[in-house]
Amino acid sequence: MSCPCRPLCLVPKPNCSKPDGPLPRHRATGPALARQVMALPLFDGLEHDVLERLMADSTALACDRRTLLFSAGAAADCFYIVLDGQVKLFALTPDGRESIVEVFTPVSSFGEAAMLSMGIFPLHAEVIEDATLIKVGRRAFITTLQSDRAVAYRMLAGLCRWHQRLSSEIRHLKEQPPWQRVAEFLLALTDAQVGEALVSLPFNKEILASRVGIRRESLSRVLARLRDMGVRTEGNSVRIDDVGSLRRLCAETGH
Amino acid sequence: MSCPCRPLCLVPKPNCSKPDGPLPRHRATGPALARQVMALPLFDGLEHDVLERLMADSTALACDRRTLLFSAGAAADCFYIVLDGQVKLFALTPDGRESIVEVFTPVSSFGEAAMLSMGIFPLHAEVIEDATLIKVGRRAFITTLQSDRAVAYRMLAGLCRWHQRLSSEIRHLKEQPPWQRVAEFLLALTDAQVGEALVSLPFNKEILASRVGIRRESLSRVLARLRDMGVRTEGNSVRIDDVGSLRRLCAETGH
DNA sequence: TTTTGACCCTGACCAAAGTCAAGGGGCGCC
DNA sequence: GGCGCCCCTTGACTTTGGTCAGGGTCAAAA
Repeated sequence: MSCPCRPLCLVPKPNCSKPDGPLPRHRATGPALARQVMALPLFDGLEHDVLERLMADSTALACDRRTLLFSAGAAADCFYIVLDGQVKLFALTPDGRESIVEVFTPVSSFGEAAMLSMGIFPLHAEVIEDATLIKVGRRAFITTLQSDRAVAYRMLAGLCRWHQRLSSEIRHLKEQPPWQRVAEFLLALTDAQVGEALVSLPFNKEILASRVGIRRESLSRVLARLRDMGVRTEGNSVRIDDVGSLRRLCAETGH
Repeated sequence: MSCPCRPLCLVPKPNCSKPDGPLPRHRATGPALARQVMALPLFDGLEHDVLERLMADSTALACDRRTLLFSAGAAADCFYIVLDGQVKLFALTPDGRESIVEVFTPVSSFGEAAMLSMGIFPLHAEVIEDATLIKVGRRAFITTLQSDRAVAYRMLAGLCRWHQRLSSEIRHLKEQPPWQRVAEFLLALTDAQVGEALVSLPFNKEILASRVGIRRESLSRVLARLRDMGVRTEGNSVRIDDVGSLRRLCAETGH
């Protein structure tokens, strides 16, 4: 199983434990930068040095609110990584109002598709909350892709893996009740297939709740119910009495 | 807006209307094959002739239930596209039982990641319902990627677009009530930004319900409630009285 | 013609999640 | 210590979606 908190916990290692603490206002420097960027879908599974070459002509930006990053129609010679703050992508409707297509929060990227295919941004992008961004230049990115053929394959492979992760998350959201999603989240934190397991939550309950798509009050109740199934929660450490039987419960379709 | 029924309706054109009818038992031939394959994430946005080159040494397979496609550890010199039937990916637990990691249904693909990166399948694959598959050979695929550099970029771009689609669907599932998801689905069927719009559902209500993650009874109720908001459904044709105001209702966060 | 089955709607009921409000425990700080 | 703050839990209540059962419409088959 892969690390279940991947999109949020910023730690690229599969044996993820806890994040470094509450999200700081990031300064794009050194290893912290690398770890966050390596956690992006686009870079899933790439080595650190490959990453450095890909991002050779990239720059870190500190942007204030209301900064316009690009307009629709502009040449897409870069894409962006959001380390902190928020950026909105929007279109202008015929009658002049703007319709927000997407809002990007840390840590995510946008504009890759435009840069890689059309070469033109189809939407406008504006910073809506003071942001720290990485602007990834096209040149080094592309030349690296060309120079080392395996990089492109591995990047494709990484995106395919992510695609499956997301698809399966969608299925779970649609056909599993919340308590099963919570249970599976916990199970994904351990390698054990049978017997007892001790895991620690990679972040606080508020975030865990939003991760599985419920409110934190509901999460409390779910954890209370799971206690009857041998899942003892205490602070952010959890003991699962019998991993095997819990897995079996989750595998059952429907209710 | 992109065609909202993309994963299911098999019609690659953005101005999607209806599928060709209930899913037939597919025979992998001619244009039908092409359209289905072009609807896959991996091939999103590629032209037909590029596709043909990529799949030059591919073969269509008709597999019976229980056919083992590959075992964990085998060389991954191909990947598979499921046109019909079902295939399970599973691992064997230390104690000999099998744990199903994923089940693939039409139309989807699996094994790309293994083929493109490691070259080894990490799991076992077995047909669990008589299936029509395309086995996409590695050689032609890779040589095409190499010969035409733009293809690789466009494939990467396509996967990035899909990634965003899936991410946004996940967000919707987690933070939007069902009626908003239904409304947004309907809105995505029209290009209109304001005024009246007439759209036709690309498939029956059963599938539409599962598409937005609710039961068909709930969908009926949702559509009944939407009637008060100026959404008149009749058969599979829908009239939206005021697209603008409906969009505004959906844009409101929460409640 | 009747029958059958696919598809859809509706009502009654129930279980579950959201909401609102209150409160407990841990912890740092004055 | 006393205070406030954060995180979490609990209870009461509301809302909503799932479930089950009934029934309507339509078209193709008998």
